[in-house]
Amino acid sequence: MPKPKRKTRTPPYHHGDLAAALIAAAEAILAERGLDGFTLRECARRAGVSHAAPAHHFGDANGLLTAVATSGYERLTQAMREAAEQEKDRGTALVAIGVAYVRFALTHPALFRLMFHSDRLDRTDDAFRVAGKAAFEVLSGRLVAVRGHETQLAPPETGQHPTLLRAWAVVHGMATLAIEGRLGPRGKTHDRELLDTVRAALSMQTDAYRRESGG
Amino acid sequence: MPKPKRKTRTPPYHHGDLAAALIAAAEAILAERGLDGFTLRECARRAGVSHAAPAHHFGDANGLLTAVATSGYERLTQAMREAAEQEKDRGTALVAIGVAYVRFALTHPALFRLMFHSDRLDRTDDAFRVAGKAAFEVLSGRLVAVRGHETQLAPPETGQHPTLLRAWAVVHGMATLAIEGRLGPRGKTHDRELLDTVRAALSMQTDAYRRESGG
DNA sequence: ACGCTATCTTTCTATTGTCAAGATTAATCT
DNA sequence: AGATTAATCTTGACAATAGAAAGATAGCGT
Repeated sequence: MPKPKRKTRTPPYHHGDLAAALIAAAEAILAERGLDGFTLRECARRAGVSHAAPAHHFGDANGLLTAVATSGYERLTQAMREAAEQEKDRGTALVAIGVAYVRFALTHPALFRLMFHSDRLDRTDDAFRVAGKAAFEVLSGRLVAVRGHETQLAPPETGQHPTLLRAWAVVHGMATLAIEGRLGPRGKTHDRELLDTVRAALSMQTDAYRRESGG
Repeated sequence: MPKPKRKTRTPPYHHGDLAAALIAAAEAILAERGLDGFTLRECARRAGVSHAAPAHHFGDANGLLTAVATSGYERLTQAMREAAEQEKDRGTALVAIGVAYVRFALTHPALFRLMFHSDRLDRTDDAFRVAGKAAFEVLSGRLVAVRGHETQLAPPETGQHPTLLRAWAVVHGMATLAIEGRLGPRGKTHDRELLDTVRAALSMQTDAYRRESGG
């Protein structure tokens, strides 16, 4: 019979959606072996492709990692938005955002480390910058909502807004200290306690904001 | 003439204090090229020694990095202690410790990242654990002093003391966000503003502690 | 049908971390 | 002091990695 058109188990020369497959493989490696355990070749192997293939999509290894981080920021943004939307009150929304932030870090520690603590990211990459900015604006936007005064238009830069920075720092600090094992060995009950502490700290801050803005 | 005893410029087979030289070289590399730019061979090259020499002192590359991190923790501890001793009041001492913590991070960003955000450290290493614990105890000890009640004996574990964790998280969060460039491009005035924010945030916390413990 | 271009492979080079075995010096023990 | 032992350092090798170069293959528009 002539060569069958379908059912041919020979892997096609063209992958189809290699870029997505590589990002998925990279994330799997991050979860399994951590950030330092990532190698480009291993990534290509998992995608069933030669070691030089990724270069055509991402340039070099750091390019792929930047794409992974971008994807991470997008999901972090989504998680924070969803958490905020389930809260009616504006203050509790900010708290929920912080909890979602920490929960994301606890769930994807290696990815979180890549996103925030790696110097292998190409910060000039457009998609990366957009994604990072979007995540930040979920925070800053909600803070403006809590304070409820001035500058609805111009979203605040962090440097000029110590109030926002304070809230972000608490959340980010707890997240990183936890995933680096500085707060003792990880565990389900331990994680739950941490989230409670985040809630408490942010509630305190929210109250302080209200006092400040005279609410 | 017979072979001169001194003045021989041929490098001696034995280095003298290779361990210290390697740690110094490693720190220089960290400062110049960042954490991901570190290589063991480059380190050996700078110390004027063959590429396999470090193994005899530190086992492998991670062993050397662990030693570097240990040295970093010792200096961080010292910096925090000195900052605290220059303050009379207990509350301002805690603030000064936080400022010293952030200042250390801003001065040695790559080293700080190694100490807190790298998975290349051997956490079973005794010297490392001792140094890390000492740094933490500068914080926890001062917090107990501020609150001024119970458990002078048993220094608190972080998990059980949300108050301590909150203070640490703010400081650590600001430090990491700053050195990762999340707060905009670094600069002298920018750093100064950040330290002011740290001061303000910690003062707020300190006041809150006093209210809690009914001062 | 033809060429064009994106996609992927193969091959090559330089670098790295680690191991094994040998060379050299310092320390220790009589 | 002299010999033995231990510590220190070198040389050489190996597997793995990132990246560049050049060729193969397949989809796609004209």
